[in-house]
Amino acid sequence: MNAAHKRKADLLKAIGHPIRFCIVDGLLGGEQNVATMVDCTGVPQPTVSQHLNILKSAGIIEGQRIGNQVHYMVINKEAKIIVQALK
Amino acid sequence: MNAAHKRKADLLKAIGHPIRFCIVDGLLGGEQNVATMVDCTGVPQPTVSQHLNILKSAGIIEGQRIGNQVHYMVINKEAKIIVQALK
DNA sequence: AATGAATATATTAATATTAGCATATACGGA
DNA sequence: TCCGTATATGCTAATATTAATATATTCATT
Repeated sequence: MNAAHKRKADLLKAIGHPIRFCIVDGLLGGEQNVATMVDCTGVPQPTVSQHLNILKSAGIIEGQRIGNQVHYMVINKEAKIIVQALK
Repeated sequence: MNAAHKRKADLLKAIGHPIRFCIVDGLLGGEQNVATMVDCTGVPQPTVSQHLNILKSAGIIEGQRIGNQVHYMVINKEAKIIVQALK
């Protein structure tokens, strides 16, 4: 089983969930903090946090703490391309 | 939960598996029949068939029987774009 | 130091995905 | 019609994902 295929499939899999797609899409649209994502996704905050973790582990996003909040951003170029291709 | 997000996420999820990514990638590269996919993926034929079914249900591929064989092709434009974006 | 807001972690039950095997079906040729 | 090749389907056990709840942490303000 091709390792490159696994890598790419894992990337798609990470974004391939409604909540996570919504998060990445929102981040590309300028949203930043978790509270906004909770509103936008309609799921409880800990659930959002879990999905943020999955995206972080996949190397798709990164968070920067600014005071009380954490500002997330998409750091993966391929992820950006994929989400934007689905506009 | 946004229905458009769910639709797009489902598409990504369908391709977001090593075997299925390999299949779609191979189809875009000119491969067609199941036997080739069995070789390329290294998994047993029934397993390939199951994944073909998942891709078919997701509206990504379509198969045409030609005599003894079935020729598959990618019929989803977004799927093409996504896989090609990951070249 | 106490409080409140923002976010993260742990745990767990429910559910979904996956892989493989056995078997079935479809078709072409003898 | 029987056989072999190509592909599909049914079933099941193992594993992974998901969502929710309870709780913990981090930081700013007072």
